[in-house]
Amino acid sequence: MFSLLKNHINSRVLLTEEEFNICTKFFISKKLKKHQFLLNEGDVCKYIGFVNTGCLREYKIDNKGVEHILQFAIEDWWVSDLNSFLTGLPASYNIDALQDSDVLLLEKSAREELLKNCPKMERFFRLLIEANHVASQRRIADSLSASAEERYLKFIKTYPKLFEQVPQNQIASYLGITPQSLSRIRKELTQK
Amino acid sequence: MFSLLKNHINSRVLLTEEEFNICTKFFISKKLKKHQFLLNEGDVCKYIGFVNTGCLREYKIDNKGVEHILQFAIEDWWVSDLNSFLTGLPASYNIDALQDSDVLLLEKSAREELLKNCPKMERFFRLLIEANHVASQRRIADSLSASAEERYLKFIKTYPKLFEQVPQNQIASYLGITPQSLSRIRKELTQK
DNA sequence: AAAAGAAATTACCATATGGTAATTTTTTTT
DNA sequence: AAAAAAAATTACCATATGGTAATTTCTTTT
Repeated sequence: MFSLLKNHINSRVLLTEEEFNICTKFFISKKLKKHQFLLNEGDVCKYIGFVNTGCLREYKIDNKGVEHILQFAIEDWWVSDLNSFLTGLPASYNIDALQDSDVLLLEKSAREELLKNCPKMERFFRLLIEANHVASQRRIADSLSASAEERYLKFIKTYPKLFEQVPQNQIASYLGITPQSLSRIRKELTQK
Repeated sequence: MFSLLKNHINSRVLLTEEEFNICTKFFISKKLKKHQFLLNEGDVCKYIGFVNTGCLREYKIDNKGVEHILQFAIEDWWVSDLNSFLTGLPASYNIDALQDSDVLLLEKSAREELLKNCPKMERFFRLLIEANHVASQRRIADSLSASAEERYLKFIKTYPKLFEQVPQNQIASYLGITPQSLSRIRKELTQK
């Protein structure tokens, strides 16, 4: 149940067996069915979640009813509306499961306790948000400079597992194009 | 010289007079002439900079030679290639001055000393990166869902000072459109 | 103040992507 | 296995934005 998380943390911060065991106490395990929500826009995000199996997505719905995906989270990734989680403000995004999924949830107060009991994890969470920041910068840069086709090819290269695991219409939403456009782009690529 | 920084920090973290004075010791003041570089892509980003006066920008140049602006920093804002600064890896972006500017620079080792001498600042820097993360998420969401015209109007609303201070072609670059397109959009807006 | 350089505007056509709708294929539910 | 639902594809036209180039306005340098 915690073996994936153990490797995940240990590849970033060195914890003793005992320290890691303390950390695990603060997580709650939860199974999500496909389409089940972990967070609704407007609610406060109570957890950050570590994905053990399956796949979730964080997205918003615009005023025309169209979904826009900010992030996928497959196994070995974290998911939350970090702003809402940290500030207690209502969430700007929804989070739901694209497939049946197992997640480990860390509540805000549990996280604070965890950090008290295992201060090394401060560093871990700093590294996490830094990695997130880097990825966001790159995605912004790509949205400014790359065509839909280029963004699609970069996506495949950067996230090969997501590419395999996630339906095309979801990838299109992540890339900021319609499923029809992505289908056309794919066709053009095969013809090259 | 430090009064702006003082208000900036105190609005986020409460420091005593003495604590703040300790912090100031770690900053280096630097004047930049318009067009002067603070960072070149490929170099390691040695500083994070707090802008006292003027305006800088963080940007990359794509393979066609076009500039794409990731961030502006006017007075009371921070600027750096955070990834490069934190990891020591070569920077992905350039930083230069759009106007003559005064900045306070904090070197990596100075920052570490500062944090040792004034641990309250840990919280400050965490809040800083969190705010950054929120802004990035919002910008990504906008790039997915909003038209160029909508992004322009949001920009004006969100950053009225930048709108006054920064040339249009730079704003266009930030929005991911050509200066000509922005000019056309502005014309259409006046006609509405 | 004059000259040079940079920024903004305008126009015309090109191209990428969107909207709508119909069809086919794949997946899920019964 | 059949039926229903969802996803992917295709096509046709519409629209937003880009590319190029010329002109005007504004800013900086001499």
